[in-house]
Amino acid sequence: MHSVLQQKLQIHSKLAPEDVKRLDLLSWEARSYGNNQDVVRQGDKPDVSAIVLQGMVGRYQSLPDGRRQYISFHIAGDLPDAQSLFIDEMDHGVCAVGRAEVGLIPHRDILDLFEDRPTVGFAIWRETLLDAAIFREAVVNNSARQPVARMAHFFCERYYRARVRKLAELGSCPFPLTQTHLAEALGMSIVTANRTLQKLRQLDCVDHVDGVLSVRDWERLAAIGEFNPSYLHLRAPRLV
Amino acid sequence: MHSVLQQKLQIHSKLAPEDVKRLDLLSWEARSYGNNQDVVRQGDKPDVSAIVLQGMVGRYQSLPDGRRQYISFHIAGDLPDAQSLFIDEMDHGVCAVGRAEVGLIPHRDILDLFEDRPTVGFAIWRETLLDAAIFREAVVNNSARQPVARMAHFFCERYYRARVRKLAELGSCPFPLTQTHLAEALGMSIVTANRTLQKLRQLDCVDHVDGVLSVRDWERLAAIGEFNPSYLHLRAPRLV
DNA sequence: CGGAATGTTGATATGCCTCAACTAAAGTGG
DNA sequence: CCACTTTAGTTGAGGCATATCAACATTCCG
Repeated sequence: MHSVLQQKLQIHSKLAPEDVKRLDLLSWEARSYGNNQDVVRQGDKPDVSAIVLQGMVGRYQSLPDGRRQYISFHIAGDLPDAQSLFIDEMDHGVCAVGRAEVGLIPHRDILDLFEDRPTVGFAIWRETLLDAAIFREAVVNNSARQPVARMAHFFCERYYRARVRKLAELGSCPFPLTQTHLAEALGMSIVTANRTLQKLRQLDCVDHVDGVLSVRDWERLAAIGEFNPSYLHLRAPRLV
Repeated sequence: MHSVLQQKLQIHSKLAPEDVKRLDLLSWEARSYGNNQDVVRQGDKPDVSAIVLQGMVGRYQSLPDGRRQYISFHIAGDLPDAQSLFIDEMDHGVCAVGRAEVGLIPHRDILDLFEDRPTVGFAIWRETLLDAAIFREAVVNNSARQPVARMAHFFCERYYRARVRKLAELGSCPFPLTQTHLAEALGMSIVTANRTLQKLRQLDCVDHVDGVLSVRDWERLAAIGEFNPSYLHLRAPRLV
């Protein structure tokens, strides 16, 4: 079923049965992407929006010297480029992190749905606003926190979001990043990312090996990362 | 007249005469704020949204140790807390930067307008998406650029946005920040902010004194800041 | 007039980046 | 199947840049 999208929206928005029905009628073209493969490129003017079906995708910007800055990561149910519904040109790229499966939904179909069912439009609007809240937090995290706290906060957010979406068992979740990804997301060098991760290991609160994030001591991790989940505006069922 | 809002939206969205008419019928309560005074606080659950009428407001987050991280700054016509239309609780604060005048519009009135005139809803949605694009760029800027480039980019954005909105004469615009604001926006210490500004002065491309940003050499400034305005999705009339 | 806020400068230390080397694992092709 | 390459993770060394601390000048404001 197509239920992944309506499940996602119902986490934060109340939908009428008719809304759900119409959502489930939305059709998409499913595509598979290999690690690091682009779903959309900076400068593209897509007429479809992507929904993550499996795996993880990342939004990033390429810098003049060839480096890359990751902006956010997305899991099944997320709409990593919903903004392209109303903003013509992509100001960043979206790529697969590990293997990922993505559905491409024509803008036309979504916009038509908004016309018939404004509530669905509001739900997706809310979705994009939650996205923006995550960006704001990333500004704060990458600007104001030291490496150890910064990485801890990053892991907290990831685990929390996976728990909300029931994509994580208790204490661990898939997180198919390399340490290079980590560094490029957190604005630190690879070496620092590596040593920061080692510090977190020694503090015995978290680990990240082979694409799996293991939370050993949630309370301590959240304290180190100064993590307050209120900006996510979503309640996680249980964390420890 | 209330035209400040419809002028703003028409920069990026096509509105029908009826849309404009209804927008101009929106009424707000105007309020004045002194420097640093809060318009909305983190944790608030406002039932109004703010529109900047005069001066500048900033969005910020308070950190556990008392420091502050600014996330963005807004000028006349901006809606610095439009997200509160669909997200109950404020995950950040909004405060005046210098003296500012703000209009408070009841959510109810805006939502009613969306129902009658969906196009207006889409225009404000687009507005919030442009906001998000600015956050993304801030993530990149504060994470990946060295102090000199970072501050240059910040000044570029500010000048560009002021020019788009015709709130800046050629070569300078009001920017009522202190160096402390600068530091807290760019994620650097006050001392570094001061010395970075001095470097930019010596490069003879920009200055910031007494709340006025003076662009002496736009091309050089944009080159130093690696500034590419495409993420703003708005064309500035003339910069030099 | 006095006190607070703002901008500026110097000195010091440390933490992060860069460079470099190496291991282990995974993927590739002959 | 094994040699070879590539990618990922790890460690050490060294230098520089940024944070911190401290002091002072200037302006603003009450």
